[in-house]
Amino acid sequence: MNPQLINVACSNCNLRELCMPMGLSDHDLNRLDDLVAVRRKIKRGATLFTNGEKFTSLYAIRTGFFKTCLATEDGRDQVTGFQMAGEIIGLDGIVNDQHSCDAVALEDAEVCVMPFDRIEEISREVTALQSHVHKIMSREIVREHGVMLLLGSMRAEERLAAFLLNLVQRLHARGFSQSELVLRMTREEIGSYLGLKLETVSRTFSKFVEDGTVEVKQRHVRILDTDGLQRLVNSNHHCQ
Amino acid sequence: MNPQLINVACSNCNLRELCMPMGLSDHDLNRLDDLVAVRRKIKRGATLFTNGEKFTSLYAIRTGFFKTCLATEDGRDQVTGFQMAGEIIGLDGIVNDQHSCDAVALEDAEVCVMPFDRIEEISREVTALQSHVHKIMSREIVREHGVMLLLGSMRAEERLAAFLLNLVQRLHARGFSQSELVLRMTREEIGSYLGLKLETVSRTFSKFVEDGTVEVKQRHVRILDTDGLQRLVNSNHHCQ
DNA sequence: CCGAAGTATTGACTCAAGTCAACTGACTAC
DNA sequence: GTAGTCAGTTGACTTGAGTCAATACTTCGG
Repeated sequence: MNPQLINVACSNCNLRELCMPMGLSDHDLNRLDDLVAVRRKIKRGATLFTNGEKFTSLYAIRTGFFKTCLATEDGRDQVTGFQMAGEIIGLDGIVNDQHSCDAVALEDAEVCVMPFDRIEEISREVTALQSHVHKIMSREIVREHGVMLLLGSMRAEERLAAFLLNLVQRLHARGFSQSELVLRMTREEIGSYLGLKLETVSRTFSKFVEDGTVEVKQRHVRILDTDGLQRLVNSNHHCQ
Repeated sequence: MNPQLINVACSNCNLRELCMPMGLSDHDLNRLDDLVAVRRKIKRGATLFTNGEKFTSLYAIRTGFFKTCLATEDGRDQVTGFQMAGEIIGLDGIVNDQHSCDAVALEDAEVCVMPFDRIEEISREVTALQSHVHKIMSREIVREHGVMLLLGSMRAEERLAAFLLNLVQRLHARGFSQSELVLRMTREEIGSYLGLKLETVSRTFSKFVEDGTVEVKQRHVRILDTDGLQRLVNSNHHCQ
């Protein structure tokens, strides 16, 4: 067997616990190996897909880091999410058969291309895949609820604290440190995601450093007081 | 045939153009009639489901009006959406087999209860249903992207304008007026959804009335200048 | 090594929205 | 009817985040 193909198979992928085929039997897992048509490499700064582009596939991130963002004609620009290895990207395109946001690689990346008609076909036969696809979409809906809560009711410090905790938690699930992380995005991109200006993000980082909650050296962040951040998120300063 | 049953069937439902069976052939439509287990009536102020409750079913709204909201222990409360006839509610529950928000009826309502295992079962056989379920979930994801844009980058007037336009547009698709609507929710609930305080919502309504853009009499709203509202949404006052 | 472009920090000032409070108008129950 | 509650409006004042601007640090190419 071609070693390239061994590598492409979901059944051999080291992300299989996080990614698409979670919890499948060996038999179903083999069936799933037809899912990934090809791999695709995306250079830092390049787009995986853009708003308006025809939707054909979902993408499983193998390596790298993406942002998805919504740009309107009048110059508004909202980052709607940051995605890392093992996460699925492109769900926005299903409803209208065209993507409704841009997916930009924030570092060199590689994705598994999963043609959506093939996903639908296989998930008619493999109920575990069907269920998994539904869960992935539902998870994205719930995640966005959380972002709405953040944007609708949190103060700048609370937003940034929630953001950092969410990032380390996801990185930790991938085997990285619970307390140290390297930000792949600019202050402006963080701000866009959190509904803040880049200056406010910068100031809030400085505030955290002053308080001894985190250490920040450019994009390297070390969390010194996880509980402190957590308390900030849960505290609800306005105590309504 | 029992007249009650005729009524319950999707194939006879007057919302079938908007709801679950949208775009299905007659043959598939009959298959779909097994989808709805029962109907359920919910009194104004009562919940259809609550955060933490076991997830079993999706609900198609037949009549009435709902809000979904996220409440945290620390007293934050975020309305994540308003739903009307023909819309599907409960998607948040799929990922963890339990609901992650509350669905509250804002007026007496009736829903079709669709057990999710039955949805999955039928959508394995009826590809049009499978596709439709995927589209419904994707649509919700895209809707939430829009809310994130609103919460992350719009000013109070822009938010309220976008909100009103979205409401009339959805009501119009259901045969109601393009310019007149009755709000089913309080100023506070609007504010929660839009990330504003109720006083700001009230003031912004007053501003619109002053400008001659809308007429407001309590919860009755008549839009006098749709284009004006649209321009407000698209203008992006800060012109970055 | 240097200059340029992009990114980040910090300060001074502004302003949109929040807060607090008073008051009014609707609706409900008795 | 009318007392009581809830919802909505409006005013005066405060404040957190935005804006504008100066400066510093990083990275990259020539």
